[in-house]
Amino acid sequence: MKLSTKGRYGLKAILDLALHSADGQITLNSIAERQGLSESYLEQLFAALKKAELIKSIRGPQGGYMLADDPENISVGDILRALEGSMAPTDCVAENGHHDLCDSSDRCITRGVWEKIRDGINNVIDNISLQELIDDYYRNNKKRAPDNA
Amino acid sequence: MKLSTKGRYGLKAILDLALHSADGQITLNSIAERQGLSESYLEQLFAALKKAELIKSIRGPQGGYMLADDPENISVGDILRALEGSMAPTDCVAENGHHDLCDSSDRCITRGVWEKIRDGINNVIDNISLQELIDDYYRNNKKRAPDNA
DNA sequence: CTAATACCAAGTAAATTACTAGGGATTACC
DNA sequence: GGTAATCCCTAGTAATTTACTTGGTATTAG
Repeated sequence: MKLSTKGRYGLKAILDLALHSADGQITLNSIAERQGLSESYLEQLFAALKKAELIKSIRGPQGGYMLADDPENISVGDILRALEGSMAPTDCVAENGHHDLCDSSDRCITRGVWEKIRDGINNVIDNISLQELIDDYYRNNKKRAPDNA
Repeated sequence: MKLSTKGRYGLKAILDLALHSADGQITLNSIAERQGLSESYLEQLFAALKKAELIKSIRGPQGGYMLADDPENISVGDILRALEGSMAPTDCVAENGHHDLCDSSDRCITRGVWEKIRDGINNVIDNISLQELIDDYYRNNKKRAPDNA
């Protein structure tokens, strides 16, 4: 029941993007360097974020990524689901369609538990916006200038 | 972010135990057959449940397992944590000790999110008792007799 | 034209999962 | 006291998943 590096790295990376993209697009390479992550691995994560329309990109020299919307309109839930697929604890209660019959064709006896866990998780992550993480960041790093963060 | 078969099979199995052990101990073999699970794999899961003192066992012929306490005193959280280790979404916020420095020695910027997810999950699973699952079961299976469940 | 960037697909090593195998220990029953 | 049913324990292993890397192509500013 652990998050994969997709969710962990991806949230860190998009937060880094949010903290640095006020003045326009920023490159994957700069995010990778600041966060100590592999650039080519981040490419895959950003492809998923872009597919979910959470970020936009500009190609060519001076190109880069930026948020597709204001940070208060992007939730941690949007981000994690884009990266992890679904945050449901079992496939049989995943939001995305194909949860073929849970068990031997009859309703799974523990299904209600998985649904409650899924809803509990979604309730948490859908109520944290990227803006809140930005605010938290500045609250915890008062002494550093934004461009140095 | 998916539960492993330990958690899924284990919860099913202990619920099966709870539903059938009113009259004393029942064998792993009978649980495995009813639930369509491997008996030898269940052995490992029951070893974990026993270590967590959620179940008791009697050895020898006519032996078997039974709950260590009344089902209203056993929570789904107790069961899942016994089986999965911790339900925290990352090691760095797991309840069990050793979460060595989250990141490059300074506080991880996304840690607050993982803590909230962890607390959200625990809040759900610690507030569902095995008794509630038993009640749910009978509510959904009114037509079947308890001994046939 | 060149170089910097995003974009894409496929391959791969390591780790984890989900078991199985092969026993041993205990004890009711005859 | 022998037998067989049961719990108990350790280690092995095949399959799957993860966490990347590799080796490109496409786009575009300068």
